[in-house]
Amino acid sequence: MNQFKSLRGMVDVLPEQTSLWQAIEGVAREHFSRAGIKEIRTPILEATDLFARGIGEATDVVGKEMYTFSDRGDRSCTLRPEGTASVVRAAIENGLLTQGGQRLWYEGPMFRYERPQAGRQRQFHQLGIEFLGLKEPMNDAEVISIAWHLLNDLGLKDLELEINSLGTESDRDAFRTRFVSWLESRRSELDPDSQQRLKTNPLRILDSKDKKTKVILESAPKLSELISAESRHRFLHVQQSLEDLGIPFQVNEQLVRGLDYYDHTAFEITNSQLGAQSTVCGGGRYDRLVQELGGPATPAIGWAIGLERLILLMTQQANQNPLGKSAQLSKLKKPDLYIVNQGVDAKRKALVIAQKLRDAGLRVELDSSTASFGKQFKRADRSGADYAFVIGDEEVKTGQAPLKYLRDSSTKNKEVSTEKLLHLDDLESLISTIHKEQNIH
RNA sequence: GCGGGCGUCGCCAAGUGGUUAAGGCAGCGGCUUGUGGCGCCGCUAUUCGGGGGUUCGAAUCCCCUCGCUCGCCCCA
Repeated sequence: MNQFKSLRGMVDVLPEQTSLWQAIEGVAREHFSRAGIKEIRTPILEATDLFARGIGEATDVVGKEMYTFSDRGDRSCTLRPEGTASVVRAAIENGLLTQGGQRLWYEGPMFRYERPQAGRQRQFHQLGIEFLGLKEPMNDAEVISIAWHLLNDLGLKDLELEINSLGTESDRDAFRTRFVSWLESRRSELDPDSQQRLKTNPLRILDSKDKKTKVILESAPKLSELISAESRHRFLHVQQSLEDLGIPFQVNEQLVRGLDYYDHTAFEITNSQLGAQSTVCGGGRYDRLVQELGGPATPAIGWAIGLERLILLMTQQANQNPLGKSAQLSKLKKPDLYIVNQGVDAKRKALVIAQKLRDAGLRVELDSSTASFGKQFKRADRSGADYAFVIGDEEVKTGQAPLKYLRDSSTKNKEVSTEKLLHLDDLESLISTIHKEQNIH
């Protein structure tokens, strides 16, 4: 018996978790709508070249992590490894950029062929925003602020915001030359990975985790010292705005990020509880990407939140603090009413009543088993419903049925707790009774 | 791609060569033939991720394989 299993790194989100996903999405939508950010939905599959050009051939994402295959027309297609390139492509293709600044958000699955580990899957979900055609430092602060406040509103604790400025492309060219020649002379002291990067992507040596390399870097030339006055001024402006907003941050000169398209502001929001994959949100400014992808020169900035990591964190923090916001958002919605029913006529009636009550907006669970009343009450209790409505053949005969409150802790086992006899056909009074009692309890 | 740990019921688990593979949770049935939360009783793995080997005998030892997991790399 060979059971089917999901592919490696592809994870099912089960009903127990989906309510939390929905809650997060709801909070995020609200934040976006308040900030005038509109949703965009783009295809999951794109031409491979879009990512190769957009993200950069030398990056790990493009070099070894893409899900790429040929379709029946022999076109090279790739499941998107991130959202930005697709959004930019869609904006160019549909002429959005001729209509002034665009504030966009997206959410959906992304794919990277990597070895799964805590906080990392092959199919994962990102929620992100992209501001296109907005070049001011205040936009950088605004974009970061939206992420910060969203995460805080979700109840997350112990978040750290790190920012850095990568300057412009020419800033980095100037730096790279100095940096590489300085490191060349100490080549043998570097870890093998960094030695390799001297050729392929020297800037990434900056955030090497290797201890010895880190020590060497302390005395190496700093990017911050070599960027132009204009870039430096811009970065200070962003910092000033963050201070105005009361958002605590740390400047991390080591922060480089692995996607090629960033200029100026780069940032990450992290939490140490996540272990090795500590970044919940990452982003930055990308002023060259739109043009690189064939559009008009358009400055832009955005970020993405990894939803699985966010959920990991929220779940952890909800366990630590059951009264916190994260815990509240994680709670499953309970039914308002559970209909206990037995007998042929009663079941016919119960089905119809359940539907009518649902139409009226109540959350109703209907027992469809032939189990004993005792069994059904047990299920009613477990369902978390506050009320049980009891319909048997007797009730059908007399036209009256008891509505029973299940959450009265003062009544003991076997003792019949508060019941109210209600007319079966008078659903109005059933609904209003439930609403009324909900206010009392 | 590289390194460590682990794979026994839906979930958590005991078992480290010897007749029928503990237990707990959940599920189902009953005690209570129309009233739950507590309690009690019963049922639920011919089988220990899969394949091969060693052995009179393997969940337990060996080999291969698959998967999970943690870390490195990288990133959300």
